Amino acid sequence: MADMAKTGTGATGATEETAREGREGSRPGKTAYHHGDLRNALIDAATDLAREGGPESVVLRAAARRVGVSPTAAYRHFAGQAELLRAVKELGQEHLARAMEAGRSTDAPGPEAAEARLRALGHGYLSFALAEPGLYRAAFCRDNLQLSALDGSVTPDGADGTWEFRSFGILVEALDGLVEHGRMSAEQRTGAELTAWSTVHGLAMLFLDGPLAALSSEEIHTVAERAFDVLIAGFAASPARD
Amino acid sequence: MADMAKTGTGATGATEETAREGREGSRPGKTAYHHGDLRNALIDAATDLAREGGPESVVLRAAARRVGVSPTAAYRHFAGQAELLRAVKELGQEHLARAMEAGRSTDAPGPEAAEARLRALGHGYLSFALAEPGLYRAAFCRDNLQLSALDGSVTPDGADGTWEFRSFGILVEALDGLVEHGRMSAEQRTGAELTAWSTVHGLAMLFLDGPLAALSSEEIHTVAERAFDVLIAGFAASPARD
DNA sequence: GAATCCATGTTGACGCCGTAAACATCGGCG
DNA sequence: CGCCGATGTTTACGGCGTCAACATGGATTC
Repeated sequence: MADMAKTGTGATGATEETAREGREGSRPGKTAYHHGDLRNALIDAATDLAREGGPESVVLRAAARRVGVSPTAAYRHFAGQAELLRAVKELGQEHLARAMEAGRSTDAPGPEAAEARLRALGHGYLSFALAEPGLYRAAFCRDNLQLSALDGSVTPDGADGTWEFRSFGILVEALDGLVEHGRMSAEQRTGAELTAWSTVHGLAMLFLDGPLAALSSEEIHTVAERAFDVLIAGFAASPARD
Repeated sequence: MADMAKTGTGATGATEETAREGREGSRPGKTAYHHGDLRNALIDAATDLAREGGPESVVLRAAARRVGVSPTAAYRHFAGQAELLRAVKELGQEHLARAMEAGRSTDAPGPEAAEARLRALGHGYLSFALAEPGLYRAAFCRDNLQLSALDGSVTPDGADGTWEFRSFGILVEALDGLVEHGRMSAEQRTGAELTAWSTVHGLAMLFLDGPLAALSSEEIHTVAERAFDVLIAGFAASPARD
């Protein structure tokens, strides 16, 4: 019953300053059509919803309410709720990628630095997952978007084998760096991004819903450090003996 | 619109023979109250829903419909949809545990066997995730059950630090086996279950929603084998040098 | 054996959700 | 200047979770 009590009064929100890059210019002077930039306003509102309650809280009507617009107005900009959620998902992925990049010191030569970069990526990843659990979950929620609803401009996930998510590419670079600096053999390199990715993703899940929920942020990073140790030691080891 | 077209006519289903252990006896001769064993019938129906469409398809009304009972009848046995979903989740966890146990040859001495057991666990885990994606996802979905709704009999997840899930315990045993047989140092053992768990969990996620969705079952197990190589090599390596 | 009672199940209602169809409005373009 | 299409609103429908009030029938009690 007392599940979601409509948040009440103020339907005028949408002043969230969520630092989104302004695609589709529309200078502030122009009021454009009716709202100006409803699509992005809805995405922002929906993103906040995700931040507050994860992907299942990304409710089309609620987003419209926050923007102060009728529910069906959203249909002029999205095919439906699934597409709105997908937009949130992509935004979340972008935030994640930035969090990962934030931690690593881009340059610095030598194998030690290459290894440190990989670790920094992992910590950045986990920091984001812990700081923005709702958005993180949204970033990895299954998207129910029908293929028919995808216009040509959208890449339907791993259709070409790669991932649309930039974070994955960042990881790939770091692993290539390990190989360059002799910290990993070429044989071990195959599929290594999957192993590495799985580790941080799995850790994040265990922290968010699993048995580690009670751990403090520091403890979590300590545990993660241990996992990275295993991972990097495993990468450095000679290929399997069978 | 064409989302779920009610499955139509037959509301008499519930003949699913899903091999659940019969808690609460009630011999077949007794017709018991009205239905006989509505609670378990609902769980079975809900579990089938999960199998077909994942946790978000576990819809209370749909489960009731399948059992041929009015929607609100469920409230005599569950506090609400969240509790029904939780029951499905636990059942899914049990299936997962069984799938893990199925693969490993319980006995067989020696370090090689211990390592093989760990690998078998991983493959069993992934096999289940691939064979029953919906149920697997349900088994790990976030449960929104309010703490107030938990009666004393239910263990509220990692409240005591351990997990309610048997599968986790199975993994712990296997890792202890590695240590016994000298395949892993005691230092490395700390937190190893998290690393191992994360790996398979992360892999499963990548296979289910991620960039690996297109891979065949065989390819997946090959990739997993590689990940296990890294993991086991990492476990065997001496502790981190910093 | 009959009266009672509580566990079990039903009916009806409410507000929320996603979504479609029909209608309204306003800016830009001929 | 008048049209038109892009944008937003109103209305409506069915599904969902859930509550309150009611019905029923097996078990319990005298």
